[in-house]
Amino acid sequence: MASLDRSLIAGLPVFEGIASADLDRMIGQARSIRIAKDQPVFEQEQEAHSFFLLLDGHVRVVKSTPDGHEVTVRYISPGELMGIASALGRTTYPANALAAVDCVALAWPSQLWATFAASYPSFSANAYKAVGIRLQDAHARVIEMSTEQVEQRVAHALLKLIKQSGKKTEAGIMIDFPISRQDVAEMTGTTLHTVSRLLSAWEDQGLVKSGRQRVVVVEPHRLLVIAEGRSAKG
Amino acid sequence: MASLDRSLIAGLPVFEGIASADLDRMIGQARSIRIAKDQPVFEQEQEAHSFFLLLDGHVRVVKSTPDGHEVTVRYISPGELMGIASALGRTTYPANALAAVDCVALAWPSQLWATFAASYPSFSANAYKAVGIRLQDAHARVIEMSTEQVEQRVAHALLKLIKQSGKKTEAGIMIDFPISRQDVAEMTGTTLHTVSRLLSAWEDQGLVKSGRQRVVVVEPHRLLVIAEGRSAKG
DNA sequence: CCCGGAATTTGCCTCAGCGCAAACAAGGGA
DNA sequence: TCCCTTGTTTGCGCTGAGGCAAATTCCGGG
Repeated sequence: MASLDRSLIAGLPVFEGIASADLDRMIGQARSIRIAKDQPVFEQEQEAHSFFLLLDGHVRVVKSTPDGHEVTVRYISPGELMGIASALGRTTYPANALAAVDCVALAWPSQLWATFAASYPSFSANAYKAVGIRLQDAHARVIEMSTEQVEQRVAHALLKLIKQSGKKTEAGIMIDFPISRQDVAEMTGTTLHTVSRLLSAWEDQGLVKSGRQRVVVVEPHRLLVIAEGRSAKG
Repeated sequence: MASLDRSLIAGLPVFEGIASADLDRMIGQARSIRIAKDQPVFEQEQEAHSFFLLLDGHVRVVKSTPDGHEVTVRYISPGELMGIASALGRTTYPANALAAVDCVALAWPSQLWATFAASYPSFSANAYKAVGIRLQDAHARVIEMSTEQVEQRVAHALLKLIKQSGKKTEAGIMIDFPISRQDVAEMTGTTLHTVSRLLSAWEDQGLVKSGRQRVVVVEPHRLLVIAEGRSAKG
């Protein structure tokens, strides 16, 4: 591993509380990989040979249903673990992971998970805390899907995206990777048509600016009003 | 603790791999409680003072939204842990838990969670495996909500319920606790009206038999056909 | 600079399922 | 036993949002 990466990695939440020497040992057992845009990091139902730490880029995690629907589970940002099937007691990956842009990651063989968990309790604790957060996110999403209308869900999705991967520009906050109407639809359980209609309407009202695989939120606050269901048409 | 309970408890998945002496130590630190029907076991946003192991009965876990909607997260059956906020890195309970019938449970003070996790690695591993399963369940539910129609979701919900808490009777498999149309609606993100209409229709077709707070599935197989979206009406 | 495929926009139609409201059981307690 | 509360059924109208299809725009490659 290049020492360049070393300093970046040490500060990550996943490694909080881990001794420097231990961290070096862990990193020493990783292999650095790059994944080209649109290429899979791992695939649903495949044997979970490795788990990963995303260093750079953005990864989209998608579940496919037998009848051909695709549901985006979440986007992974730099610093997050992914493919930790072992932590969930699985031997295969539960979803597809696709690089939304060119990515760099560290990969460890899955059998090291148990070793790490046993040798570095902080790591294990941090990882399980992350799983706990994902569980809460998933529940929040179930609640959204159960109680909110499409307009609110799409607004929430955009807010989550800019919070997680927003980049300030002169026009507003831009989602930092290519994202299509279809992608947003798969995050919110609707269709690209409906997303397109919503974005068009919002663009007319000056809430967002969007284009081909690109969304810029101009007025996050007004979008939040819609997300909370407090919009005019309430 | 009565030794009656002891033998029942020892066989539970949560305690798999734990030495008998350790188990006794753990049980020794628990306090046995009973919760009357419709009484809370714990409440959303409350300080998480304890975590629990349900010994007998059924508990409904519900999240309330600010705007007054209620979403049932899951039902807990005997042998399952509940209120394990600590495992998710929380200090308050994320939801309300209500006894669906009179219940018996063991309760441990939350601060013992860390102790148990440190002293009994198997317990910790089992507990986190359970969290992993819940995460997968939650994802499955998001996918259901995103891709299936109400009819399919309700069918799935009934199948899950009889699988988890079904009791064979001469008429079919009965859900082993009182459950209203409203409850089913809160599990599936619909309204009691729609659930009522569906159950009526299914009753006409001989698929189920239902009454006040009671559902008996007569033909699980045909219900599965509906759940999978392979029913006549496509 | 031009072309072809992919992404997006929109119009139009349809319908699943919700909201409202009223009538109707079915237990449990006095 | 009767009453009253709580749960259930059902009719009717409405609409959010999906399906289909066609037009349009955009970008990358040759």
